[in-house]
Amino acid sequence: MTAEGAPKRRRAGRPKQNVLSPRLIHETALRLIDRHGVEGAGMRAIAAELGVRPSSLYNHVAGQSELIAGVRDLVSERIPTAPFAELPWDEALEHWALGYRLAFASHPPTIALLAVQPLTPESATSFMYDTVAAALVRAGWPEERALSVIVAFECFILGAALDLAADPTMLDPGRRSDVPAFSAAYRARGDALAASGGSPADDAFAIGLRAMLHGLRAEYARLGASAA
Amino acid sequence: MTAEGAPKRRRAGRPKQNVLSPRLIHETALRLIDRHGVEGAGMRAIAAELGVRPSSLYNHVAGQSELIAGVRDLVSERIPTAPFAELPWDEALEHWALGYRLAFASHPPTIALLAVQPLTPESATSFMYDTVAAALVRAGWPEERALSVIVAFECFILGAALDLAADPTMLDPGRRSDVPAFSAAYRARGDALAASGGSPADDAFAIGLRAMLHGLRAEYARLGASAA
DNA sequence: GTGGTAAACGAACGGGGTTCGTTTACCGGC
DNA sequence: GCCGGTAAACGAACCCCGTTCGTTTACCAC
Repeated sequence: MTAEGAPKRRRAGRPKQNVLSPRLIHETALRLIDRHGVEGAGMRAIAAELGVRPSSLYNHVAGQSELIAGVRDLVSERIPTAPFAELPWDEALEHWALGYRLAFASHPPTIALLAVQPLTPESATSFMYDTVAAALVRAGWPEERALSVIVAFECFILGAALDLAADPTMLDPGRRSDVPAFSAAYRARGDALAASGGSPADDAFAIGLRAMLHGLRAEYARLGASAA
Repeated sequence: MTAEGAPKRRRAGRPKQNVLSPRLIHETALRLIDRHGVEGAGMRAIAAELGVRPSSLYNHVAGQSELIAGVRDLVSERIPTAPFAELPWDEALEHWALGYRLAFASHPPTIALLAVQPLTPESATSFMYDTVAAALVRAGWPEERALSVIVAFECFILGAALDLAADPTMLDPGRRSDVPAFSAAYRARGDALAASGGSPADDAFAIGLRAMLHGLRAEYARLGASAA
């Protein structure tokens, strides 16, 4: 399956051609996460996938938490920020939210990693923030509020990404009769989505995103009014 | 420090007075999480805190994931839903958001647990959903949209709770000069918050909550208009 | 009394991340 | 052209974790 034609074990000592690199390790980790979930992507599993001993990884990566940070960067890099250069702030924010969520939706298990582990300041995330902050200030948002707007918006996106990674049947009340309103709402939603072909997570995300943007636009308008 | 006056080891065999109970184990776990974080609240640590062998825990708890579910329930129970019986839907939603976030803010590390682990259908969460869904439908929201509104709203709250648990200095760009807009916004926010005495997480939460509620009210108004 | 159930102990098992010493290849300077 | 330092692989451990299993002892119902 993997690109190893030779299952023969490598001798000790430095090989003529380097086998590993940080990039390769991060990509392998991401592939294993996609294939087998977070539990199937430990140090030992990554080493096995690369045909290498676990200890060899430590020549290229400081430890597991740094490795996770690298994987997260790999995913974050695919969040497009181009819209901020071309579109009005609110439309750009909408595109950003869609891209942000999609990037993690493609690798659901990574979301849990992102949620738990703190950001490394060196990561690509800082540049993303810079782009978004610049666009907001340029559009007229007060400099001291830009970050809070970004963080608030990101809270929703991150929560939505977590929701996306969760089991869709997680909430299923089944046949219990002690939560009637909940059961009825669950069934009604199921019927409506079956007719329209949408997924529960997408539906919630659409509603929340629209509400959030509407609310921010109102806040923006209020700013303009008080400044005038 | 703990309530054990006798550090003497217990003999094998059933003790005259039962030492453990599921409830006691859950509460001890929560206390250790608060004190030492998630890493300091493993099975062995809980057992040590209770003056007991790790294997004894398994007479009362099926395993670690069930234990985590119990701890989460312990926290969730403290989210008040009373406002839904007395207030208009939007004000109740606001109170709910505040209580929801506060419950986890009191035990920051548990948020990561909640985010990762799926819900058990038996938990108190189902009842919470039932209350909220009933209130929304009673207020006039279409039954098939109530759940999506709840989930969308919860996405934001959960994201905000995660933000609250994160290191406040996580985003600090320090002295780097390659992200000027971000740095400027970071400093401006810091100055503004220093003057008002607020925290970054609270500020973002307030902005996001207001936006979310404003957007949902607009959506609600649109419903009424199209129905009329 | 006697047998069953339940709650504690104690010793292991398997698997995880990580470290450390060893072996070997490359590279730059005398 | 040797020679030493650096770097990348191996291999064997170490420690910590959750968990299981058998044993010991107490209580309770018949």
